[in-house]
Amino acid sequence: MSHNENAKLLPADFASRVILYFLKSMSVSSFETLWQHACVKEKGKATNAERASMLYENVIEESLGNTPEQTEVTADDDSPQKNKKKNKKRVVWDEKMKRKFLEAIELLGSDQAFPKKIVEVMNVPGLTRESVASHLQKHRITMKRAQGASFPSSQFALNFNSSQGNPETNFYQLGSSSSISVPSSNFSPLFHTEASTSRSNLIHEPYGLGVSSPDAIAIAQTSINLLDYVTSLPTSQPGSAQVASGLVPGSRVNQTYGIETILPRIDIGGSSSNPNSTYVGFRLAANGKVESGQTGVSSNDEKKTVVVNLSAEGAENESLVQYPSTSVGQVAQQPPSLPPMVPSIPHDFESLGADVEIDALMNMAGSGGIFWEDDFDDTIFHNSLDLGFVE
DNA sequence: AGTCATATCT
DNA sequence: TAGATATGAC
Repeated sequence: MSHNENAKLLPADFASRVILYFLKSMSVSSFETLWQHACVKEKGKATNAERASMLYENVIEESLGNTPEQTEVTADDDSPQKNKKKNKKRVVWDEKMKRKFLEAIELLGSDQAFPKKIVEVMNVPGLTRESVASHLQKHRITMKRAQGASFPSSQFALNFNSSQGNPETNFYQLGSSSSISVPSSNFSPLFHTEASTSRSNLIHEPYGLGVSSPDAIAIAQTSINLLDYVTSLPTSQPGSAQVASGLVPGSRVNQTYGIETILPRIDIGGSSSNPNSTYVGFRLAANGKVESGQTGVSSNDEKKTVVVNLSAEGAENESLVQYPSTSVGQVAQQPPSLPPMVPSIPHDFESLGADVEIDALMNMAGSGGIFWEDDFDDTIFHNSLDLGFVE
């Protein structure tokens, strides 16, 4: 995946090494192609090479062939300091400001805490009603989430508990970037989330075994069923920064608002420290929606995140879970080691088409929790049909 | 003026 | 890259 839409700037052996190429940012149709790729049936279909070629042509044409209307936006050096008079600075809500804000709300009462009044009570020079309104919006969202979190009422928690055993051990604690604590219990290997060490304020958060970019590329090159590959990975990787995880909700402490909920991500590839890597994946958002997206998209591109219109019934109330904080055994950090590529995995998924995999996804997320919107489902299905991936 | 969705910034 | 903040529509 690259920002570069000019084929001449790509490496000379590009065509011989790359099977799937996506232009950043990723279009919906490209995403659908990628999804199809993951849903390829291994049996009775085109060979890997044929399939790869098919996908390659499909995507490369779209990505390289048509140059989307060139962004002619940027040329605008029109006297930058002319109308700078009002020069509204971005408000930084530091601890002091937050405290004043919270005090104002407390004083006014939550039923009377409107932006205008809050501004008056806070008595901060230059603070605008708009800024307070924006902060109030965020505050309300945060409060709502914290309040909705109650263990173990959520569908996710129930599903997780029943399948994974003792909830007390079913999360990870990240003390610092040098160590990750993992429970010894088994986790569902259906999806693996990507480990991240960038959040220092974590209490516990579900972590998982990510598929690195090289692996993602390798997967594309061999046309291995992505789901098969992922399910073949070991469920834990002591010694690397990656540990296995299923769909495990967790939470962390936010300095201002207390506990906030973290839901797992289903990532494929990617590392912010590796400029050549990218991330394509799914994220189970706190609102219950499943989003797909990618990293590293420049601000001028069509948009950073492709949101797949999945939804969850009762997501507002059901998707938030709070787990008690518990420490579990530690695993020493060692140099990361990539999981082995498994060229052929005997697995039930070989008999599955896209529809069934979607069912599997639904089951993982909690019975009846997540479903595809019909139009997206249809789109995938028909595209898959056209390409001969499903019957 | 308040709220909301979303754009934009960090 | 996800969180913080700004913006504009209703």
